[in-house]
Amino acid sequence: MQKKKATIKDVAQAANISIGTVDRVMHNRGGVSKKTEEKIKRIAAELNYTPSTIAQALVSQKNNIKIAVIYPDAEPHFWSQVEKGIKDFEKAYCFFGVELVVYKTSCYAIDEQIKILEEIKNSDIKGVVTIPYNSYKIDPAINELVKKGVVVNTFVSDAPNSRRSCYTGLDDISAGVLAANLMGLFLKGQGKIAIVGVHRDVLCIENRILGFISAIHKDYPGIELLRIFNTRMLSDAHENLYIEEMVELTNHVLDTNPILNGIYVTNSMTEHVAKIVKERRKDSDIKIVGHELSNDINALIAEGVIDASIYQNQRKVVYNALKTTYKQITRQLEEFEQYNYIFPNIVTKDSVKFIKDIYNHKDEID
Amino acid sequence: MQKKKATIKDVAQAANISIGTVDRVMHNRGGVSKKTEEKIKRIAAELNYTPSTIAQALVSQKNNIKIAVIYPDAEPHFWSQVEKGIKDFEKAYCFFGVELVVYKTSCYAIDEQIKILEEIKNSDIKGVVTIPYNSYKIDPAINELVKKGVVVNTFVSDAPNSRRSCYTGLDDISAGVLAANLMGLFLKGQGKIAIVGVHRDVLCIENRILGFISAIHKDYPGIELLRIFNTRMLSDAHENLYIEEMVELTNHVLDTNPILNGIYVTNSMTEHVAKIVKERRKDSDIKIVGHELSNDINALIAEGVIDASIYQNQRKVVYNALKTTYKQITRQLEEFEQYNYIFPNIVTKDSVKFIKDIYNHKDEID
DNA sequence: CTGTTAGCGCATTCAT
DNA sequence: ATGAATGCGCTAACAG
Repeated sequence: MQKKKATIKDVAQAANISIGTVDRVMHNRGGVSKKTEEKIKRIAAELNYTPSTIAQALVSQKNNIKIAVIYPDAEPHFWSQVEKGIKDFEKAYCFFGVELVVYKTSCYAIDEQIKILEEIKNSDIKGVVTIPYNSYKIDPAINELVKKGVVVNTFVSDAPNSRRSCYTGLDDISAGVLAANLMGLFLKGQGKIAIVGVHRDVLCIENRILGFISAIHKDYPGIELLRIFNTRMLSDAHENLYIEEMVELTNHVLDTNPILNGIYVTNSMTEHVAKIVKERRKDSDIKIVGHELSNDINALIAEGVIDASIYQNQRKVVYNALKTTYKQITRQLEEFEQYNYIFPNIVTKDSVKFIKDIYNHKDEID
Repeated sequence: MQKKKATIKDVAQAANISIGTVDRVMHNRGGVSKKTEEKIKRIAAELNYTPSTIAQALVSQKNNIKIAVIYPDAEPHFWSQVEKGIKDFEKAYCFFGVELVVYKTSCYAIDEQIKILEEIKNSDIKGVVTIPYNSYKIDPAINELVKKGVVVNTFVSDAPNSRRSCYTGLDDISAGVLAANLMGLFLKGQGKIAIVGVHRDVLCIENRILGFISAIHKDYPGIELLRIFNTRMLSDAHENLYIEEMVELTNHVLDTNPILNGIYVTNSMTEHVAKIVKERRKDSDIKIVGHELSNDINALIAEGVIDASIYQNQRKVVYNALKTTYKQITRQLEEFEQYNYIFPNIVTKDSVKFIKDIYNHKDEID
């Protein structure tokens, strides 16, 4: 039974003055005599008084702090889940006067991203959350913002050499290692495999490949990595072109490798790779390990075409990134981690059913 | 750039009725004509109205609703994480006037549990969250409470034939299947295995065994299940006795089965089984699949002694169970799921490092 | 069935 | 320098 929390009224009563003056003292607004100030401070301390955050929030929901989110108009099922997370955050924090400014760029267009960051410099935006389209090219733009006092955080992929505060997302090198070990298990340590994926300009993709290769080489001598296949860098590709590239690439992989036992797909395009494998190699058993979930990926996992997917709940990732950003801006964090790694979920045939509609899978967000 | 959030007043104005009625509709309090109800719901949806949580919190500080949590003083690392979740919930919902009444019983003492449920009948407690120590013996006590208007929910294990509202936790049959498939992978489909675990009085254990056996029999003809070893039912065992039983049992298993390739441990006692295997069978490679995490389990996974653990974030489980209960009591839910299954995380050597200190692993709770 | 109103704890404006 | 009054959005109690 904890005693009820003291309110501003309690303090005022005990000090025998009005709540207005208490408020002035609590927020150092001045215009209070030295004597009463000390008295109030003493009594407030005695009563263990701290202003109610919810009441404060209720009053001050008009002053708004703006946070920008920048992400590409690319892999639709992936980014639509991010959108959900943005909505979640907006819903939870709109009462605290947070306003989000969302920028969607054409695919991974670096120039656009840099331009937006520069625009933000001349605005009243207090924080930025983004996925760097390139791990170093946007560093200067980030650093300038940071110098100006804007909190910049990365999510999904990082720009580790910039002066950003915090990265939220997978530890992609480890995710690659995990993928390799899954592949090793599925293949019982024997076979020929390929890596198929998008361009490696975004750091997370590069890191997954690094992790995967190193683990395969180190622990699976019986597995031969045939080649790494990447699509071209498509700065202003629209969705369809992007998918077409992937389809073409997969066909090429199958054409040129009659014997192939496993494919590691480095991002959410897994579904397009898997669909083609399913069609063209009906009878053979090519193990597929990929990333992320979507309604199609889930179905393919359930069917057994995709053997495992490493899933990071994007909804949670943005939400956490935004939350961290907000807290940094409002200085609610005394110290914060540079890396906020999210747990890499392994989703298999057995567990996929617990994520029925990926687009409405709120998971653990409150 | 979203326009300012709609308030209850906006909705009332647009619908041309009073805010009182809007409130009634929003919370399904009844006493509103079908026609106006529909109208208000439509307009609320149009305006994208959701009640301000902070305003709600501000109001409901005075009336406190009591929710009881009942759980056993058993597996300490498991239940201490549950405690964290209880604390989380208390912290998040104390502004809403929620008060938790925590009952800890000696181990899985059914009589005690029933007595507590009966006590609650004569109190002002509005909701109960508990793990049924037996899947049917406490049904009458639950049903009586429900009849009296108390919301009763289960977590971690269920009492499916009672009139409880909602179960939050793993789908344990599926978790058993998942464990079987992991075991199958690790053993490459070949070998002799045993199931080792606590008594099967709590339904979740029984279900895991069911799922495991059925999957092994169905999909792994090369794997032979030697036997299922269970500890005795220890109603009022204190921790040490409980562990001793498990240690003894594991030694017995190893003594009587010189050839053994895998062990499935049905609950969080995995660490005690694994420690003995590590000592006694230094050189042999017995694959171990278990449940839950703890600092010791994590270390054993990292070492490679335990190959995989199926983890349900207990902190999240209680939190969600309590949240559901609260919402039901306050009628914030029009309809709710009977089963609130949590995602079964597969934790392996590769991913265990992302849960550094299990006792402080808040994961995604806000 | 529906409308009206007090007040939750606080910040702010207006008086004094 | 200080007190009083208003209202943020909502719920609950009361009034019709």
